[in-house]
Amino acid sequence: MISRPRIPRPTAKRLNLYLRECEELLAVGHSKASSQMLADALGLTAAQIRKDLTHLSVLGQPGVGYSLLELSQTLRETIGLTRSWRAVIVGVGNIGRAVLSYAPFRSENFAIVAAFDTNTEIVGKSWSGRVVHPMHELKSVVKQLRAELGIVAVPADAAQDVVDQLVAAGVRGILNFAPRRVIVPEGMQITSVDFQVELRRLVFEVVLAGEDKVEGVVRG
Amino acid sequence: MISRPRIPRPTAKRLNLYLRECEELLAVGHSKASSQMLADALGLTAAQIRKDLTHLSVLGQPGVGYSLLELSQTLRETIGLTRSWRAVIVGVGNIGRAVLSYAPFRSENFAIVAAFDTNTEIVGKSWSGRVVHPMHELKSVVKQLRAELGIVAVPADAAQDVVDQLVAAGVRGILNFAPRRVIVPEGMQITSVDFQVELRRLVFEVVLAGEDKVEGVVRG
DNA sequence: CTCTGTGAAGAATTTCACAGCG
DNA sequence: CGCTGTGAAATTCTTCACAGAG
Repeated sequence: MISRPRIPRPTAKRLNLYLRECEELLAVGHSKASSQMLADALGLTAAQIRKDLTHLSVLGQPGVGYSLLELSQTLRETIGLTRSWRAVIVGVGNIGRAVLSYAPFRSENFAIVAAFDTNTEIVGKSWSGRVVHPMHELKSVVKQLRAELGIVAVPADAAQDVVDQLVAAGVRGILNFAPRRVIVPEGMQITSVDFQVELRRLVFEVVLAGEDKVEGVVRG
Repeated sequence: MISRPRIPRPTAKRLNLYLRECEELLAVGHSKASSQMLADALGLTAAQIRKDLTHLSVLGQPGVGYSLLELSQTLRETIGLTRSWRAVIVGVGNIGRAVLSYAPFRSENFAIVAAFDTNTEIVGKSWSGRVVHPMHELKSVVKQLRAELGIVAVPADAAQDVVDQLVAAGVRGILNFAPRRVIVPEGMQITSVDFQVELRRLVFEVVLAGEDKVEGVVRG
């Protein structure tokens, strides 16, 4: 087995953006794209795109650019999207429902195979075709359906407890929507999407952009 | 007149995590925290925390640590959270509704002052206390309510058009939930939250972790 | 003691710039 | 030509390691 040279973290994060862009360009009928074209679309530099792509096994055609079909295919393989992934979701509140009915997931190799909640008014009902299980069934259902990913869409207070249960149930990665930092054991992957943090980041960007225009302002 | 030295981008992103952690620690009764304590909680190094905090005007107490009250206050000022921000949201579908009823926003200085949608079945009704306006009122309402932020929660196809309209209406920053790259003019701030990209990133992390059994810990 | 603040060192990442290919 | 692939340079970011404060 040939071990791929380590992909730098920043590159790994960008690969997904490249894939999204490739798929978009393919959808509108393009078949090739130069590094400059991708760079313009994504707000990066052409050199960076080329450097990033050297970590993959795609080669561009000098004078022409990259084959979008080949590039997107390689990206999907690299990222791990050529196999299917099963996820369970915990929390069927507002965010949980939005995720359950999120259209882009349906066309992917992602299947949300079960939903869980503590609310007895929700348990037993079905949302977007999935029956909501009570929490005590989490472990057995995860095992039985061989789910590998967990999606956490519960209030902040419950997040760590739910994460612990998912870890105990044997998932390999967690997508966390709860606005709280959670701790996972070594080897467990977690990606957090915190609306509040993102909104605050945006505000900070706006503030910083405002300072740049007004030179020499005192702060703090 | 002292101008604050530029805050490195990675530091700027982390400040929000520091703030979240400070508020959490305050909520559970702590009043001080050492850089090591924060580092452990956030999966970073103590040196990095201290270095980051030198960009602020807080001083830690040698032998003790940082005052959480002072630190959180300074962070809030730096980020721009000591003033209030008005936002409008476009798109009252699943994600839009989740955002409209997102509890953590309510306790903040964020006010979503108006909602917009193209769906005539939704327009005129109210969601979480906000009447849904038709799109053609966007500009006038943004102006009238002096909204500075726009939240985009529409399908991918409509994203760029909506962003253009928000820019034309005069917002200063945009939080984009649509799973598509959008282009904004120089000076306009945009932060994107793409569930699909995040899920794919998680999958990639799981795949990479499977290849080399090193990695993991805390994020988010 | 413990813990901060910080220059200096080290590592990682980005950009440059150009040879070489179609 | 136009565009890739890539060493080398430049830059940015992180970690080290230790003086100094309480």
